[in-house]
Amino acid sequence: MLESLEIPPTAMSDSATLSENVFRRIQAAIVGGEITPGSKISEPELARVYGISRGPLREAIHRLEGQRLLVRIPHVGARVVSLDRAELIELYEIRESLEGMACRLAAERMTDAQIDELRQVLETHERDASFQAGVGYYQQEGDFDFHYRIIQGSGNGTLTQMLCGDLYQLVRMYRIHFSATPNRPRQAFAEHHRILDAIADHDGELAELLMRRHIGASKRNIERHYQDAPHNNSH
Amino acid sequence: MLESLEIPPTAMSDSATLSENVFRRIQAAIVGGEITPGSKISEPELARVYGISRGPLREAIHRLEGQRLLVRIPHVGARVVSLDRAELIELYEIRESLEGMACRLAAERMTDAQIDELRQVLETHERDASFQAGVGYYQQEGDFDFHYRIIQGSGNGTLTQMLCGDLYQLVRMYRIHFSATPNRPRQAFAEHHRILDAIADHDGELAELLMRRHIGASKRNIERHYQDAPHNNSH
DNA sequence: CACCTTTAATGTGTCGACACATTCTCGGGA
DNA sequence: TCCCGAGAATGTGTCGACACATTAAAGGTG
Repeated sequence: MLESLEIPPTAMSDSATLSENVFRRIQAAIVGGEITPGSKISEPELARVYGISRGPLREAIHRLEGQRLLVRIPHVGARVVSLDRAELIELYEIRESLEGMACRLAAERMTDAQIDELRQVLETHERDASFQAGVGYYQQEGDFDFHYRIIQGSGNGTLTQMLCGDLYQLVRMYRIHFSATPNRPRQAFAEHHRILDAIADHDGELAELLMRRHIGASKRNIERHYQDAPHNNSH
Repeated sequence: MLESLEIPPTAMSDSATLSENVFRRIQAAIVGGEITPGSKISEPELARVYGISRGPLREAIHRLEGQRLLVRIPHVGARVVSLDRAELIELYEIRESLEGMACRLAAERMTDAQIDELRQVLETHERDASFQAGVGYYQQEGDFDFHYRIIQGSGNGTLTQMLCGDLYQLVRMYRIHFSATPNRPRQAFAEHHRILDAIADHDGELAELLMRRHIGASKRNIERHYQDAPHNNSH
């Protein structure tokens, strides 16, 4: 599936340690779908592909396991995660609770400058997506992601670490896999706008309610997706 | 601080891999306070103390970092976590949200048999603590912990993994550190009983509310503790 | 022909050693 | 005396190799 990408000699995200680099590259490969969910990971093969030893690769694998992108079994090996319907729903219920709380805190604490930036993020998305006519929205990463910004605006560092550091990539992975869901983006836009308004009014209670509904709607969208096309849980 | 515990040759928690063993032992040492919060971790020293190579030790350290019991800085090393007041409050706010949700789910889903077991846990605690006259409650671990059981009763595997797998030990560590707080245990008992009743009635809404209040009360207790004895954040 | 046993192949777990970065220590200068 | 820089010491990052467990393949048996 992969073959000798060795070192993209230019513009490789230099971060001092090999472990960190491989970690990011494998993470991107999983989230981007280049490695099939459920497929097994071979340490010697990956070490060869990325041109490094098994030591740092192992650390990267462990960090990926911590982010729930890999599932490891002792003496057997690691597989790329493949959430079934129930697990995905669980994940969204947790997001409902946690991001709802984050949104409340953000509404109470975000400065006007931060809110302006958040509005810009939303407008940028709107312009892009209007070009793409509704499909493929939502691929943004990090600072360009609406949810990401709100979480950071909560001011709760521990929460930010959990949502933006650990679970974020997993959520993003399934966002990308389900990106072909039609119609939903337009509705999501409207919901995002209402959330933004509530934050701008510093109305924490409303902001939390709207965020919970927003994620709940996404959850129902996932459920619909699964009952239309039955699950392909390879193993 | 530590010296040549080598191998407690009998009754050592055999779990196939060295990495797993060292992981648990260091975890217990941190949670139990045998290693001072904020102190630096030396890989060669720990490797010598536990009689293993740096390889598996390194994996254990990474897993501990994932559990937020260690904080690592590249090229510098790892330190035992030392939460300041603000971070502890953040942690309790997250617990409010997540365990509140878990408690609602548990009330909706737990079977009568599970509820009976939960009641037994509570009664066991009550008997023990009545002997100890209110101090040192709360040291129970795993299945013997009231909160732990409720989380598992939620039926949400992902949530259980997050709360019981990752954050649990961190919470337990500070429970133990603050175990000398007087009077609180008795109040906690009463709150636990009310939560149990709500679960027994399968009243999810009430159960969530009570759990949130319960954790909120613990949070205020922590705040009081900090303003009485100002923080000892070494480094 | 199917199933179990044995054997080979692959892969994970662990180790010891070396290169480089960081930190500590010591000596010189203002 | 205090600050700064050079060198030593410690520690982390990385590597290659070996032992053992697991898995796959081959062969024998009912």
